[in-house]
Amino acid sequence: MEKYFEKLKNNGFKLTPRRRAIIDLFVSCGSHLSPEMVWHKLKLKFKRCGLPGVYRNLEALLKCGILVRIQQADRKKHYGLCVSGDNHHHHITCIKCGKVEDIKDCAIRGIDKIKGYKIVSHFMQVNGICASCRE
Amino acid sequence: MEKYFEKLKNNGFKLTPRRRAIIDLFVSCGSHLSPEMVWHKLKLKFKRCGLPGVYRNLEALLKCGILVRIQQADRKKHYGLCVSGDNHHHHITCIKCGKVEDIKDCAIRGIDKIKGYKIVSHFMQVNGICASCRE
DNA sequence: CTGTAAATAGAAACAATTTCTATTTAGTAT
DNA sequence: ATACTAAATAGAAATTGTTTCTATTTACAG
Ligand SMILES: [Mn+2]
Ligand SMILES: [Mn+2]
Ligand SMILES: [Zn+2]
Ligand SMILES: [Zn+2]
Repeated sequence: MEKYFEKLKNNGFKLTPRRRAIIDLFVSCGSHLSPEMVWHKLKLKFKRCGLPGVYRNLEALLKCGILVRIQQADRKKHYGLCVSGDNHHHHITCIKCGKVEDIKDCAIRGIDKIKGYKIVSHFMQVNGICASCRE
Repeated sequence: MEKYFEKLKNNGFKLTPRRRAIIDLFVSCGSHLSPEMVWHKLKLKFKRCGLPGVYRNLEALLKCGILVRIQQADRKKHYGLCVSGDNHHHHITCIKCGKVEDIKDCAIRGIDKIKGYKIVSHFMQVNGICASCRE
């Protein structure tokens, strides 16, 4: 918890009740959430709470390295707590419970060319069913 | 060209001027396009031409296996001609000219579990600069 | 040719996200 | 403690990308 507050400060962001609550939320649910899901949860705690603020805060937490952006097949944004910090990696998501875990091995990493292309960026997302959701 | 018309017929779709023009467009430009880009091109040929129709046709061509959906980091849909047909593969896209090529080797293929997860789906997209765009 | 289901344009609805404006607040400087 | 200021906020409105709806037109089988 403290380390997240540190990250906010180090990046010039203020520690507000909203941000505290959003971090809490991700820590306690342990899965990835869309801005709308975060908003619904926050509204239980704060009766005045705007969706644009949620979007801004999720981006702020992303900039601090507290959250990562999970790329899903739908057109929504998804964010999750990232344990591995800045090290390049990808994510595997459970389609039942939404849990997000790191995949450390990256097939692309280390390769600088495919088919003569100079590789600039890539992303990968794996979806599956985690051990506990399979019983 | 003929093979594409075959594919339409085999899937119960009619061969219309719009569809002919869309296929032409992808064959001649050799890169991936968003619905809006396709629409702009079509409007040069047909003075009455709706964007919803473009969306419907791109989905129709996708169902026939003529086009594939390219997953980009933006919130737009992108489609491209797919040479490899139904075989599982991913794509590398040139960020300069938009050209799309197949990546046959898939890091996930053959692996059925990562971190105890039963893998259900995955996607991967690589962006780079192709040999001719680098001179 | 004729009939019918599919394809179409254009308007409107929709969903996710972003921008704008006025008000409030966190953290710093007194 | 108090005042100050830049950052954070709510709520409304705008934007963007996509889908749905309705009436009209068209491809193509019979
Ligand atoms: Mn991670
Ligand atoms: Mn392909
Ligand atoms: Zn990687
Ligand atoms: Zn693959």
